[in-house]
Amino acid sequence: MNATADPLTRSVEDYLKAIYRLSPEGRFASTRDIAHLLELSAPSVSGMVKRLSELGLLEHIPYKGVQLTEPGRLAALRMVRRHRLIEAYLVRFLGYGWDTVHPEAERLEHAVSDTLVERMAAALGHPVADPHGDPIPAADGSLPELACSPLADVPVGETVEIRRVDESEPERLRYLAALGLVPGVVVTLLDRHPFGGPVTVEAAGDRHIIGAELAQVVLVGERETQ
Amino acid sequence: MNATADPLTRSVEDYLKAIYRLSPEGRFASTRDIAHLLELSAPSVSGMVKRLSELGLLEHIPYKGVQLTEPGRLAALRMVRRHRLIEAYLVRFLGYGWDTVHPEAERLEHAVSDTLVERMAAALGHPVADPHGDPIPAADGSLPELACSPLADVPVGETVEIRRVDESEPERLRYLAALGLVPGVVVTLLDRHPFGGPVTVEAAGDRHIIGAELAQVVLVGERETQ
DNA sequence: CCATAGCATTAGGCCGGCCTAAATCAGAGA
DNA sequence: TCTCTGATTTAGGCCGGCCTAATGCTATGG
Repeated sequence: MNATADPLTRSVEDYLKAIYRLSPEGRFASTRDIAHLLELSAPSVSGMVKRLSELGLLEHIPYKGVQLTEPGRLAALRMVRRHRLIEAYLVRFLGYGWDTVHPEAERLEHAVSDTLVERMAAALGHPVADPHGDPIPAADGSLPELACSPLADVPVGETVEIRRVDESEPERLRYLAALGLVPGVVVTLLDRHPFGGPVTVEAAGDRHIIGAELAQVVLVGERETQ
Repeated sequence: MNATADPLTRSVEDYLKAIYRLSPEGRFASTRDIAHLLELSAPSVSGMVKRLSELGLLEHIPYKGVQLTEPGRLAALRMVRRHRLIEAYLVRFLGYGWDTVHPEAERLEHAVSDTLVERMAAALGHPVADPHGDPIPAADGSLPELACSPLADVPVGETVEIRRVDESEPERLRYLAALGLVPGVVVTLLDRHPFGGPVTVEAAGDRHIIGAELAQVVLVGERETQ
């Protein structure tokens, strides 16, 4: 139970980020899932969890799981902010592609100062989303919510804007980029095949057939870019 | 004696950089000086030196000192390149001052990829010196030599160009910047007081009196900017 | 030529962060 | 209710990287 913060280690930062991802909205993250996400053994996670709960960064209910405390959540959001701003900066100013930027940001997020992060944010014009459309938490930890739903669920005939794309598969990102299906692009849903079949969309004059799985991870929202 | 390279740790990178600084031209760096520079205890250095010599990165003559091998020297120069390019980038594109940029670069140099470093270099137009005028080693480890001598030694009446300024004292950097005495600026030596006294210079129409100590760490060269 | 000062090294310990092996728990199904 | 399986935790160990205390070397100057 440590009220104030000595600087967190790289490892601790990674744990917090992982737990943040794995425990949305007051749910618990399991040791196993954390271990899997960080590619560590379960006992390593058990050990670190003990230390983090002593630091007051999370709450651990043995054999049940783990949940971030408010300080832990803020620390995690701080890392998410860094990561996404760094990604946005590298793509915009240093020629990175949205499919290759992740690992670089993963290392830099532990090394940059708050000052540098904020300068990058300023250089970018304080964006609210990274190149994949993932929302960037504000410096105070508030998270811009953007309403979106899977392309797979859009009714036939409707025109929507791509908002966000799952970033976990570089290969998939390359494919989507080749099709021009990136956040900000407006698409019209022309057709849907039954029983979880593919959808046909039109974007910038081109037609594309998108498999059901892919259409699940492309998130869209009301077209409202003015 | 490890022929090829697993990635070096942050600590190892810092040791190599320190030893590089402390052992110019085939001279030996002492345990004590390394410890002092890195703010570590002497036994810690002894221990690390043993490991680094087993890795083939340096040669250790007990009770005499330490010298980088060729692989060690290249690794050190790689870090120096990174550091100076990062400094140049942060000053040019992210609003850092030459007096504040050092600590940021000190952390980033361990985190950036070769790719990112080279992209920064390209964005800068492949500079040969950092904001303090320190030469940037090429990617192959070759170091651009730039001939320069202390402002203190310039004959009265001569006009020279500022090439390089010792970067170790932020306060001094701020003072020099306030006077406009930064690399690239052309100055004329108007007067020198005897017995190691101050010199008077003119730069951009202003006259400044520069103490002897300061005039030692401001390095100048032939004016040849065309 | 020897004493001593000062630097260097060895000895031994601590902490963060990881591991494997062994023990323990909880929940599902018989 | 009991058993078994899979997840979790505890036990114990290793390595990198640091420390202090104790020991050892070397070179200088008396």
